[in-house]
Amino acid sequence: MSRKRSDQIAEGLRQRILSGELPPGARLESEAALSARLATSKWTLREALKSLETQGLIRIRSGPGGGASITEVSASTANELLWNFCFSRDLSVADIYALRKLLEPMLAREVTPLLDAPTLARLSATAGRCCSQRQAGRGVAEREDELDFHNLLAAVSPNPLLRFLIEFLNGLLLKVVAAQHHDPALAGVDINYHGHDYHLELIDAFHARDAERAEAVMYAHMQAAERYMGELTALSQRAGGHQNEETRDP
Amino acid sequence: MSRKRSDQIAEGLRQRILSGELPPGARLESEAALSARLATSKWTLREALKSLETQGLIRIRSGPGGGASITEVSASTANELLWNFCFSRDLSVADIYALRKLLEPMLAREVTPLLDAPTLARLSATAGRCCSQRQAGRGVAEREDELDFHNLLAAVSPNPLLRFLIEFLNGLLLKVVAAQHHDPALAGVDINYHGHDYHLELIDAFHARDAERAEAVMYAHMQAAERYMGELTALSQRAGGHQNEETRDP
DNA sequence: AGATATTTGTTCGTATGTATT
DNA sequence: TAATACATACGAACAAATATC
Repeated sequence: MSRKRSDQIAEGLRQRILSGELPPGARLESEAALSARLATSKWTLREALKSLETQGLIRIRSGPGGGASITEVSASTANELLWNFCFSRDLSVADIYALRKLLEPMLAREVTPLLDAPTLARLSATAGRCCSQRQAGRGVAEREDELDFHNLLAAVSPNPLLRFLIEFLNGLLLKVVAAQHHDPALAGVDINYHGHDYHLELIDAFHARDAERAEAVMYAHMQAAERYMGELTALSQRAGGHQNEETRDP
Repeated sequence: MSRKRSDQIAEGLRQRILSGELPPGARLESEAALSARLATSKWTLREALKSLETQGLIRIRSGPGGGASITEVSASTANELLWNFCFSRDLSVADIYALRKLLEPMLAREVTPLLDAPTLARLSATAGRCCSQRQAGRGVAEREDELDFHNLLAAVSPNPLLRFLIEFLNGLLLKVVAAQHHDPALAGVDINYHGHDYHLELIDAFHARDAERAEAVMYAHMQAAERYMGELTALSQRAGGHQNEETRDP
C-alpha cells in the first residue's frame, strides 16, 4: 500500500496503460489539465509522470503538442532495469552459463530454417571480423564482436522473450569480463579464447539447414566458453584480485 | 544522452550505486544537503530520487534519521518492471512454454540433491491441497496452487537468475489465464487440468534422489501443460473472443 | 529563416505531515 | 507531551525547448 499520493497516481495511470485503455501512441493530457482533473498540484503529478517515464511506459516531450505519450517499453530499458536487479546478486559465471547452455542451443535450432541470405552474410562478416583482428589480442573489444554474433542471431528469433533474455545474458557476460579486465591480476593476461571456429561451424550448419547440428555445435561452443571463462575467474580469485562486489559482510 | 538535469543526477547516483561506492544500507545525505552540494534545487533532486525509487534502488523514509537509503532491488520490483516490457509484446503460450520446457526440467534436476525434509513436506502439502479441492473447479485459484508448487521449487535453486526467471514465467502464465478467464467464451468452461499427478511423481523422484527422473517427469509435465493451455487459447480465439491486446493495426 | 505560442523544465518560498527522541 | 528533523505537498513564477506559422 503506497501512501504517497504520487505513487497512487502513477499506479492508477500504469493500470490504465496495462489494461489497454491507453494504447501506445496515445497522448496524455497536459500537466496542467491532468493536475486539475486529479485535484492535485503540478508537482505531485510530475513525480507520478517521472515514475512512469523511468519505467519506460511514457515519453515526455516539450513544446506545443508535446506532453506525455504512451510508449512500448524498449528492450534496452528493460535490460537496464533487470541489470539493476542482478548486479547485487553476485551471479557466478556458472550461473550465467547454466542459462546460456540452455537458451543458445535452442535459439540455434529455432532460427536455422528462418535465416535468409542477407542475415547469413552479416553473420559471416561478423565472424570474419573476429578472425582477421584476432592477432591484436584486443581483449574486451574482441569479446564484443563475439557477442555481436550471438545478438545478431537472437534478433532472428520470433520469440520476443527468448530474444530479450539471450541479449540480456550476453550483456551480463560482457559486464563481467569488463570488470575482470580492470583486475590488475588480469591486466597482462592474453585473452585468447576463440569462439571464431565455432561460429564458422555454425554458419556452415545454417547453410546446410541442419538444425540438429547447429544446436549441437552451439552447445559445444557454450561449454568451451564456460570453461574458458571459469579459468579466467579462477585466475582472478587465486591472485587475490578484488571481487566485483565487496558488499558482503563476514 | 539525457538532457534533463534530473536524469543526469539520477544516472550519476545510479552509477555510484552500481559501482559499489554506495552499498545497500548506506544512507544518502538529506535532500537539502544533496541539493546544496549538487548545486540544484530540491525539486530537481527530488525527481532524480523518485526515478531511483521506482527503479527499486533506494528507499525513502520520512522523519528524523530518514531520507534515502540504498536497497537491493527486490525480485517483485524486477518482476513488475519486466512485466511492463512483456505486456505489449503479445507473447504466445508457445513462447512462454518454449522457455518453461527448458528451465523447469533443469531446475528439477538441479534441486533434487538439495531438497531437505521440511521443504519436501511443504511441497507435498501444496500438491495435496491441489488435489483435495480439485472437485470444486476453482479455476484461477487452482492454477495459483499449481504455480505455488513450482515457485516453492524455484526458491531452492542456488542460481538467483534461474529462480527469478522461473517465478517470472509462472507469473506471466497466471496473468494470461486470468485474462482469458474474463473472456466470455471461457467463463463457463471447466478448467480441469490436473498437474497434480505430475507433482506427485516429482515428489516421488525427489525422495528417491533421482535427478534424471525428476527432470524427465518435469518435462512431461510441461508438455502436458502446454497442450492444455494451447487448447484453452484456441477455444478462446475460435469463439471470436477479444484478444488481450487490441493494439495491433491491420 | 525567424518570430511566436504552447508546453515542459526548473526554481523559490512556504506550509503540512510524520516518525524519532 | 513536546521538540526535532526530515519528507511531502502546494502555488506562483521564470527559463528553456519545440512545433507551427
